[in-house]
Order: sequence, then structure tokens, then C-alpha cells
Amino acid sequence: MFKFLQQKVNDTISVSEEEFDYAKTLFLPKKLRKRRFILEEGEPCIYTTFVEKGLLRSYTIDEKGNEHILQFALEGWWSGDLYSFLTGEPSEYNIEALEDSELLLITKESWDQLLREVPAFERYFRILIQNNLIATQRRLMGTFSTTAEERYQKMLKEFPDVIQRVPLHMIASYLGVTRETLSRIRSQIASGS
Amino acid sequence: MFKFLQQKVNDTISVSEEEFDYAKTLFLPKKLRKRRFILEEGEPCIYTTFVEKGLLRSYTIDEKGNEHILQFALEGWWSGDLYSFLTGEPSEYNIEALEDSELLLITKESWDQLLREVPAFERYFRILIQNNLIATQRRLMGTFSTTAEERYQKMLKEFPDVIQRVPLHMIASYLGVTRETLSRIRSQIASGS
DNA sequence: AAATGAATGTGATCTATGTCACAGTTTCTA
DNA sequence: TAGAAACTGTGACATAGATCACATTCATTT
Repeated sequence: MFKFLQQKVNDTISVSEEEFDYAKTLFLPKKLRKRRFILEEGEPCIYTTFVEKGLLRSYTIDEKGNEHILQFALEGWWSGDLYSFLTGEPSEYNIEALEDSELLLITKESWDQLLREVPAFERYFRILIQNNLIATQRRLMGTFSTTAEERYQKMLKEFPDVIQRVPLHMIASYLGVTRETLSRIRSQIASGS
Repeated sequence: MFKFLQQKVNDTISVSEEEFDYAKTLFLPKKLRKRRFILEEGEPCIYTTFVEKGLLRSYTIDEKGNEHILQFALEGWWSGDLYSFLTGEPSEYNIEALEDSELLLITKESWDQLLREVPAFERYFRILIQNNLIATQRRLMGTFSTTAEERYQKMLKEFPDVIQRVPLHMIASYLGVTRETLSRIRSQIASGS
């Protein structure tokens, strides 16, 4: 059950068996069925989530009712609303399973404890967040400097598995365009260049 | 000279005088005149920078020659290209002083050493990066869900000092619009609503 | 197996923002 | 202090992408 998490953590830093055994005690396993939510807008984000199996998405809904996807989380990824998790403030995000999923949850208290007692985890999360920041900065600059088609092509290369497993209107929402626009982009790619 | 950095760090975590004295030895003070660069596209980002005084901007230039500003760094902020700094790969960013500035620089080697020897700094940077990630995620979602005018109004509230000190075409570039569009938004705000 | 809802495609039209061009003003700098 | 950059504004026009509307196919659920 924790094999996958352990492997992921050890890809980044080195943690002894004892340290990891301790870490295990702080996580809560949970199964989440397709179309069920682990976080809904307005409630505080109690857990940070590691995805053992399945696929989550986190998204906001704007005043017009449009969804905007912040992140897809496949196996081996983390999910949650960092701000709400840290502050206890109500979240602006919804986190939904797009497939039947198996998750490992950790509360703020346990997380604080883990970082305090096992400094290697402080380092692990620093690196995790760092890589996330780098990727998010790139995505932001990409929305300024590239067309919707270029962003779609890039996503096809970088996350082919996400594209396979997720409906197109969600890909569109992740790219920051409407489903109609993505549909036209796709038919254009299919026909011509 | 290090008073400001010390204060900033102590706002977040607590570091003893001894620890901070050690940290000081790892930073290199540098003055950078207006319009001079501390990083240019194509070269590796050798330093992460703390701004003691002045104002920096980091930006990329796309294929069409348009600039896109990732960040303004005022007094008390950090600047650099995280990816290039960590990997040694050539940077895609330029970092330029918009005013005569006083900086504290730290190399990757010294930074690694600092995080290794003073765990409080590992924590400090984790929190710093975490807050940066939260802000960047918000900015990204904002570009998807709000108009250029809304983003400008929000920036006026959040960073009035940046707006005061930076030319409008750079504000436009930060917001992801052209200078002409921002100019029209401003005259519209001035006249009507 | 039927029925409901989710997902996708596509045409017609609209709009926010980009592009290009020129002019006036301010700020460096030699 | 003169000349050159940098900065800002504004008009005319172009365009990527949004909106709205409808049809079809696919997947779930009872």
C-alpha cells in the first residue's frame, strides 16, 4: 500500500526504513469513487493527498460558472489546496476523482509533525514544491507567449497519459480555452499540418 | 547591510544569531546599476538574489520578440531562475535592475551548504517557495478567469508600489497584455467607472 | 434494454485584445 | 544642452478565441 509513496520519496531524498515506518503511521488510506469529491469549494482543505492509484483534478469555478482546472493528479502525484491547507481558510478549489482512486491522506497536524520530526521530509516537500513552482511558472509564461494550439501540442508530448484518460472539455479547461476551441484545434491538426 | 535579510528571515522562522552569522558569510553583496543585468538569457543562473534595495524584473523574450515578465522583485524579495540555478542549465530568463539596486547573492554551492548545515533555512526556503507557488497558481487561474482590466485593478491594490515605480509597458507585460491595451484600459478607468 | 446524462463536433456570429502606424512627451546620456 | 532613447497615447483595422445553438455519439444507471 505504501510501496509507491516510499519509492517516490526515495527517488528524491533518502529516508531510512525507520523514518518511513514512522511516516506511514501519519497517513490515512482512502478510496474515492469516480465523480466523488475530496474537497469542495467553501470548506477548508483538511488533507494533502498522495495519489496511489487513479486520477484527481482540482479546479475553481468563476463568477460566470466556468471551470478552470489547476491540476490533474495521476498516480504518484500530490494534490490539495496548499493555501487552505496551511491557513485553514475556506478553499476556492474543488478536488474530484475522475476515476476510482486510492489515496493517502495526511492532515496539517500530522504533516507539521512529520516535517518537524523527520527533516528529510522537510527537504522532500521543499523539492516537491520547488518543482511544482518551476512547472507553474512555465505554464504561466506559456499562456502569455503561445497559442492554444501550441499549448495543446506541448501537453500532448508532456502528458500523453492525461490526454488519454481525461475528457476533452477538461483538457480545454486546463489549457485555458473553451471546449469548442479545442475541438476545432483538434480537427485542424487531424486534417492539415 | 544584512539587517533587512535577517529581519525577513526572522519574520518566517527563528534563527539564532550564530546561525545567521554563519549565513552571512555565504552571501556576496553586489550593487547593480539601473538597466544592468544580473542574468542574461542563455547563461546559467549562478546566483539566487535577495534585494536589499532597488527593484529587479525577470522576463523572457518569445520568438516574436515580445517580453513576458515573470516577476518584479522589490526590497525584501528574492529573484533568480530556480530551474537554471538548480540544474546549471542555460537560463531562459533575463534579470535586469529597473533602479540602482543593492543585492545579496548566494551561489548554488553556498545555498546547498546553508540548507544542509542550518535546517532552519531549509524550512525558510520551503515556506518562501510555498508562498510563491500559491501566488503563482492564483496568477495563473486569474489569467484564465478574469479580464485584463480586472487583473490590472487587482494589481493596483496588491502592488501599488510596483505600479508607481515601473513603466506601464512592463506592467502590461506582467499582466499578459500589450501596452496599447493597458493604455486603453487606463484611459477608460480614468474617464468612466 | 431504455433512458438519462456526459461528451464531442460544427456552423454563425461576436468581442476582447493584438497589430500597425504615427505623434507627443519625458528622461537619459554624450 | 542637444540629440537620442524610452515612454505613453490613440486611431484604424485584424484576428484568435468566445458564445450560442443544435446535432450526434457514447457511457451509466436502473
